[in-house]
Amino acid sequence: MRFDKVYEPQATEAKIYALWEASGVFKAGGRAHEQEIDGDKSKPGVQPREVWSTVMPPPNANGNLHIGHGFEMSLKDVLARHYRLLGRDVAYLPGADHAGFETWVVYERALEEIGKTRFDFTRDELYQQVWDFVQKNRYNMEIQIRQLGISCDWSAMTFTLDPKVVKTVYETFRQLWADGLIYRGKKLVNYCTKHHTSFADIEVNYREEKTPLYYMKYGPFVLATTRPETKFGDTAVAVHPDDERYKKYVGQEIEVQGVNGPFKVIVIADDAVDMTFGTGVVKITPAHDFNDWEMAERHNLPVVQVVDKDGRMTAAAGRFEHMPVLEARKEVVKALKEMDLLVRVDEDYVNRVPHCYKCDEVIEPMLMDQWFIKVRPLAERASKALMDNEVVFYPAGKKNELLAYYNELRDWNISRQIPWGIPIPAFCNVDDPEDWIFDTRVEEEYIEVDGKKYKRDEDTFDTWFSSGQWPFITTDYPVYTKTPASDTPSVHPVATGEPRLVLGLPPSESSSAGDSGVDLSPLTKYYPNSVMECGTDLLRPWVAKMIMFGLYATEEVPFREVYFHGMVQDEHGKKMSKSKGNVISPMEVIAEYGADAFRLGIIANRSAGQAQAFSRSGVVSGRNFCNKLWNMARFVQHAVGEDYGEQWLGEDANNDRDDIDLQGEHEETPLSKVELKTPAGHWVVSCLNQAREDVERLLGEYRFAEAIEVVYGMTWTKVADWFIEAEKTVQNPQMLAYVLEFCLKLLHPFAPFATEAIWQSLSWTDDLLADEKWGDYAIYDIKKVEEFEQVIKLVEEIRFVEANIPEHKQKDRLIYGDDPLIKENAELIRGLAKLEEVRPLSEKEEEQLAEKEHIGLRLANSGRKAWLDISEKEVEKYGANLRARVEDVREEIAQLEKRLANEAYVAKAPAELVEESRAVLGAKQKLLGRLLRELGE
RNA sequence: GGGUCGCUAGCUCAGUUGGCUAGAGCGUCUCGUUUACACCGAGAAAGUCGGGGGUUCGAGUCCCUCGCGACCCACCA
Repeated sequence: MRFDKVYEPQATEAKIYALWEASGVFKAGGRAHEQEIDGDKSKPGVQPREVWSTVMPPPNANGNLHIGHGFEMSLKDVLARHYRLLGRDVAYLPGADHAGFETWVVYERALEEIGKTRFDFTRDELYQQVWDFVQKNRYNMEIQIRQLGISCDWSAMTFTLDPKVVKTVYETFRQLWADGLIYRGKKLVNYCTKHHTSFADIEVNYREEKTPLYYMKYGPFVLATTRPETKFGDTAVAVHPDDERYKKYVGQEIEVQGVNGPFKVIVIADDAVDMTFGTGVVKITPAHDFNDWEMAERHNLPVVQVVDKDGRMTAAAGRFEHMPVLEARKEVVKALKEMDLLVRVDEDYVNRVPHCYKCDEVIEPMLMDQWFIKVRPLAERASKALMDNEVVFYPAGKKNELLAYYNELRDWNISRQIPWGIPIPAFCNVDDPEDWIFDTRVEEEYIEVDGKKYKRDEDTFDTWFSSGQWPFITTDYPVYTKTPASDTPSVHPVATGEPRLVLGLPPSESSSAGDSGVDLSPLTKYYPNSVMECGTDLLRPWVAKMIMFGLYATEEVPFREVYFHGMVQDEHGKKMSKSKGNVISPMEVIAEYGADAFRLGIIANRSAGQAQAFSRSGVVSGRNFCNKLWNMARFVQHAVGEDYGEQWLGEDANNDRDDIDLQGEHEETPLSKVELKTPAGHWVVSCLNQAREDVERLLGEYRFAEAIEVVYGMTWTKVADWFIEAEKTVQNPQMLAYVLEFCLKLLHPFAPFATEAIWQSLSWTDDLLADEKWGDYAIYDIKKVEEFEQVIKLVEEIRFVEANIPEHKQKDRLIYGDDPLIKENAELIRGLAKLEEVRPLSEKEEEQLAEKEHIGLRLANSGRKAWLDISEKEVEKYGANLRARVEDVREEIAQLEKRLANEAYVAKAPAELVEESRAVLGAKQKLLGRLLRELGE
């Protein structure tokens, strides 16, 4: 690759990624790891490296990466590359999620377009079709992850329908069953009548809507309801036990006039009734309302279903049968009116209505047989782990949020009525609907066990049931080794009144865990993961489950730390959504500005857990930064010479740069040898060392944006603006090379493509930057560092003075008296300040000084014995600035004096601080003196 | 009804255990084509840290209170 004037990411990124991938540097443990596991394990002297690991939250395999994926993967990639540089054994394990329902929605829409529906195919046909569909999209998604520059181990890629996933998921299901934590229950579930599937509680969106509140005559009462059409399913009327108005009716059976004729219901008393709402009387429809269902359970009420799975009225609705719910509501209201049963209507009543999070259809509570997990024991264990700080949260407040969630978590419905997903490995006795067995032969529709015929459950698992087990599945970690499952079929009483469950076949193959003589997968050492990083939206659906399942399956938390990034909003701070059409595609941003620019732009200026608008200007700034770096490298390459590599590589230096030595040993680079000759050299090394330390500390605390600020300022302000400029007058090519390499390493985690592209364009080594490690810190001399800082201060003052004299164009001369610093750095100062000349005082000037005649402007601020040869007239023009400066300094002095005069401050503040205040005061007073002299006052 | 978070320069946001001159990017203004870079260089302007009160030698930072905004949770028929 050549150094063109402008860095063009589009031309290099794909090529760079191909180099990385072919080299094996992204493999868990890196290239060294391959040697470790392939080579002689007993080889002495090989210390196991400290492990760092994370898993990719499996992005949906049904489409394109969105900006949240891009952000999340970039953050993890920063960490992975950072820890590789530090010499850790790094595993970044990628995944793809079949995303059951999400994918299904996309596929069903595709079916719709060709005029088909799910009912035109068998379940197995559908499964195969979606499988092909997903494989195609998965490939697409994997390309996009590469375009982002993500350094994950592709050889460890896991898809959520891979055999190893299904195996472990079944193992968990069986174990839960054996432990009595799973049950099949007829319960009210959230049901979408468009998608024909049930949902977990968190998949339902509630929204405030105007739903008229109808007051109707109901036997001896008047009661209020928003759903008059469910009247046919009423099996009771409830009042509050303390409600004096209705006490006499409690326990009685009353007759109610209905639109289909009179019917009888019982009056019950229940605390759940709000006396102040409506008339304090509520009709109970157990099959279609969660509250009513609970009351019905408490009072043993009969249940009548009046809405079917298509959202239409059942036969129980009489002449309203087959009518869609909303139409039935209208018709029933009309009928009520005609029969003079409607008292009044509150049209403005606002109610919270549940909607399907995907299609926005109103969710219908539906009475169905489903598989549920008893979450209480799992949640309690997870809570305990949280309270024991086994998982550290960033931001810390998320811990309490999760604890609150665990505390109120209700049993989890894991059945989904869609064909795409992991089939639930359960079969039901065709002759006994309560006889369920566990069996993994899900490809069979019917099986025979003990002479009895069983039919498989057609439902699939909620996606989160499998992705909740992700960390130990991806690392092949042994599960249920410490609590072996009972392998004898047995009856598990689950809860009174619920169907009994019979545990079927013993586990066919036990998990690989702990079996003597079985080699554990090399990936097991990466569990628990070092960190889990994801968006705040995944706290409940995913993180909460991973912690519960992790503890349940492995007795360990699945990760030690969790970092939540905030949601990325659109450029106006609004939530991105397809329906709003404000979705920003990361791939488009990358195509325009490059992946590094995207990464820098999206990570900069953000803190943990805080939702924030996407900033295009941030990306532009990232792009500009990459270009700056590129041009710094161009300069360095030019300064050190094209043949510089030969000095390091010897005769191999002329290798074709495209022919990377993928197997080679590490070669020496400029970083291996360094000689700090100039003050600027010492100074820059002190800055670089500091930056490297800061970045390590900041990334350790997941303060990504601050780390970027450090490397950004380091590279641009310190290296480019000062060090490189200084090098232009006093050259030390070796030092330039050293500094560039240091910057590249410092920046590589954040801008991997640009740094690698530069590394490959330089002729110093055949190795990959992605495979480099940090070496030792270079030693610098603090005196030299201070010397250069003095030079900076002087140069800044000269620039300030010149910029603040109006119409000042000419190049000035700097004249110095007895000032060794200037004497020794004369050429450097001349270059940095763009001066005509830097020279000592002439004899004549010394005499003039003695006579207090004008020889120029004394540089008072930096405190040097030096003058700029500026005429009196111009000094006069500058005077206003000088006087303003005097005022500032006077103010500062006054403040310091006041503080030091405060006895309490002197007595109570730390001695260091007080000392410092005194020192600053002294310096300011000296400065004031100089400024006043300069003004001739 | 509960809970969380936010309010810092024109804009978008940083600012860990309280420490004295509150930072960045973008934008604005003034200069400038000096052999890496105009996706650039030099310089500058710009903040009573939402209001009020308290604790403290010292508060953007801790406490109370008020205001505005966002989000989450919850069974209001």
